[in-house]
Amino acid sequence: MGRAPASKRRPHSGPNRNESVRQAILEAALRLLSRPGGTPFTMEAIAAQAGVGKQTIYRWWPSKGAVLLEALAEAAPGDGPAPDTGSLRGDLHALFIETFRYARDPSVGRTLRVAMAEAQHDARAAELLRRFIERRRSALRAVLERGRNRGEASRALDLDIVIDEAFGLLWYRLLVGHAPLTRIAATALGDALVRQLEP
Amino acid sequence: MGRAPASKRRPHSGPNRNESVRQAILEAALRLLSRPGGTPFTMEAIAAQAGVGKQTIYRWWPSKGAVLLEALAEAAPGDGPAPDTGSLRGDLHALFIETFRYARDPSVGRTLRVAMAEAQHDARAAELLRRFIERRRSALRAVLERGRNRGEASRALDLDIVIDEAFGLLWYRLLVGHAPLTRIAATALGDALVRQLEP
Amino acid sequence: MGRAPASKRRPHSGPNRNESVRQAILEAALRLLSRPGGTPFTMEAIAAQAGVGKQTIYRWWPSKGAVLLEALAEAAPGDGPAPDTGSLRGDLHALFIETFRYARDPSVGRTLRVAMAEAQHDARAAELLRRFIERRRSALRAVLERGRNRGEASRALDLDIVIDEAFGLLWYRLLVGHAPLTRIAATALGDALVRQLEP
Amino acid sequence: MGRAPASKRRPHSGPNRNESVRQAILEAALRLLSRPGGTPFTMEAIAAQAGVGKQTIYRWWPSKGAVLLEALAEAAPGDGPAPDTGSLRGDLHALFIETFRYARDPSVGRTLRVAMAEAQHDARAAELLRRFIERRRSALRAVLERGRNRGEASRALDLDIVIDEAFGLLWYRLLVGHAPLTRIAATALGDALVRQLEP
DNA sequence: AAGTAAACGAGACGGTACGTCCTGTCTTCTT
DNA sequence: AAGAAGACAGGACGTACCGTCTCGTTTACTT
Repeated sequence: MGRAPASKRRPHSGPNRNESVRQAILEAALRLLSRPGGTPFTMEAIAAQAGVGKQTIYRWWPSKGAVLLEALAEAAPGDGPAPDTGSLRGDLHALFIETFRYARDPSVGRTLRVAMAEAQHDARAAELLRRFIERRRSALRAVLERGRNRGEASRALDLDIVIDEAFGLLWYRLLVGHAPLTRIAATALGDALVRQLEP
Repeated sequence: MGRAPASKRRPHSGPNRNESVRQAILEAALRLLSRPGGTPFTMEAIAAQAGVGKQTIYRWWPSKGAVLLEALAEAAPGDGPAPDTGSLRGDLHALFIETFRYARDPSVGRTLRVAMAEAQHDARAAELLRRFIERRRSALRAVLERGRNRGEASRALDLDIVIDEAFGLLWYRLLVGHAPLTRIAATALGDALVRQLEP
Repeated sequence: MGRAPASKRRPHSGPNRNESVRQAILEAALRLLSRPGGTPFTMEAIAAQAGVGKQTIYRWWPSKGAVLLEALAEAAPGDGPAPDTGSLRGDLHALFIETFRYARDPSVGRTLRVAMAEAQHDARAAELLRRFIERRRSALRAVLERGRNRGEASRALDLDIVIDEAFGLLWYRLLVGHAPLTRIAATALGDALVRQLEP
Repeated sequence: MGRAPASKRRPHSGPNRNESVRQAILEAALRLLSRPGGTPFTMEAIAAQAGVGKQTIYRWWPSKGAVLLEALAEAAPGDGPAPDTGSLRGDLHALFIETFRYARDPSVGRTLRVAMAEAQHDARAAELLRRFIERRRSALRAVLERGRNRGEASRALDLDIVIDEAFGLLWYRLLVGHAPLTRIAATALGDALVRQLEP
């Protein structure tokens, strides 16, 4: 099942790390998780999918969780500047709508869920997940601080609580699956936070 | 490692399901996760820990995730009546302080995290997890509705968003580990929700 | 390649060792070595050939060399009574002709050579090989002692030297391949030993 | 373990084969086998031991068996003139005592046994082994022919059988390990052959 | 003196086999 | 019939080597 065609021979890079091999492995990891059925996410499957020996993966990553998190970090939408619509409410709406839309994609959703599951028994993956998550938190923190500077948010509040409420809701729905990550939910979350931040 | 001492022989129950065997299995599952080191949480380990044949587990549960979630549901603090301190703020503080305290326990924390991880690749466990989580949500929902009835909370708000913010924060911190579930965090969360709910 | 047909389902034997599985493994080992081409003699090949999990082999044998030697011991021509033709010369001729004929078979030859090679880096296989070889030596020793009793051989000679000359020649030709194990060689060897043993 | 000290830098030889590299590889092969413990005899170990790239070995030898047999041929005691003590018995005693003494050395013994094992699955090594062995056979053949010329041995006998008896015994004891290659065995073997060769 | 070319140390690479761990099923014997 | 026990087919794990491939360096031999 699913070995890449032997025709696609990658050029060797001698004793230096082969960047195209690295790419192939990261793409293979994501491709496995984008497949609908119960494709098992195993090292052997990644290696076969990438047309690579297992040792080549182990040479550069300590675990499949680490591979996945690196792939995720590389594939995630750029950490461009936080949206600036002129109002805190508008910024939050824009940020959450976009973020929910991204996480709603079944392939992305499965990837994020497997990444989180891996992090629960793999300390290296957990560390990478924390780093991945921090980038997202920074974007929201920037929006909140801008709102504060515009006088739209109280200075007295602990922003970390607010941030954790927002991303907490996102991951909670993603992992438990009891409620969807709709656009309506995104705006409702934005409204809730605005109310909670009012000076 | 650590088969239970052979001295603790359980009485046989003949052709009827043996309740003490059921208890032993559930306790074994929790005991494995309460051990600090990287004790592997496997069916074989549960069976050995409980002093039970594997088939006996498979006879009654479809997967180790299901065992774990049944154990969790049984061990979790009773779903007694939601606290009633007379004010919404007081009720939320009481509920969150207690809930965070529970989840802060390393053994409980590990159990919850493994349960969540299992649910990501085990549909049966996921269903049980959803049920387990719903009981917690109900308790919070009761508190919020009581506050609403007392006029302390706006009637216009979607309580599910509020509930997901609260438990989302809890699980998010539990799973990612970027911030602790302190008593201070619990009260800050309560305060934030009160502000957001004000009519 | 070459998994055995799934149709040949073996009956389970519960918690007791399954004799038909043992047979299948031994036969698979010999079958692999009877194939002409460079079929690799690996644990995985044996398991696949026998339609067996690798663990089942490791449960009962410490190494592939041990599997092979057990198969060899079981398949080797019975340790029936040594030939008794009435004369030392006749007995030796009969014994060597039969033994050379057996070892001349390409399939047997390859098996013996691989067994000897395995024994060089596997102490367990070496021990089994020694035991296998001892049975052969006993047969020849019996013939020689009978000759001695009949007065056809000197009582002063160390029979172990004689035995090692005979089986040494056999293995040496088998392993080095510089000369064949013909019937003529067998009788020449018998004649040589008779001359050497004369009282 | 055991990369050669970087201080021992070999001079480069430009585009010509570097003789000191060749020596280093052959010595490394023998050194690995002279180590008591279960040092693995692998290409990688030889390369590391010699402080050489693997490709350098593959450039000049087809297999590790070939390396080993070249090393063996080079290190073996010179094929000087066969001993000449004046009598067949004396010559055989001298030759066998010396040969057994050489093979009795644990390091040499292990080397010979590994060489034989390699030859069983490596046609190139087998060919080299046959050549190595032929040199030994020639020495014995010379002694036997001299004895024949002196009238100490019958002209009617097939010397190849005699030679195979002698070296067969040597290799058989070496490979199986059921009996040692003592000085007493060497003289007993000489005596046996003399008796067998008597005109 | 500059340019060419092969040997060499190094090590990444695709791949095979290793020996171990665990899964979920099956069967026997015990209670 | 439930349960303890454990053999079994199978699949993935993480490691060790295999033999091949480049890369950059070193030196002898051109031109």
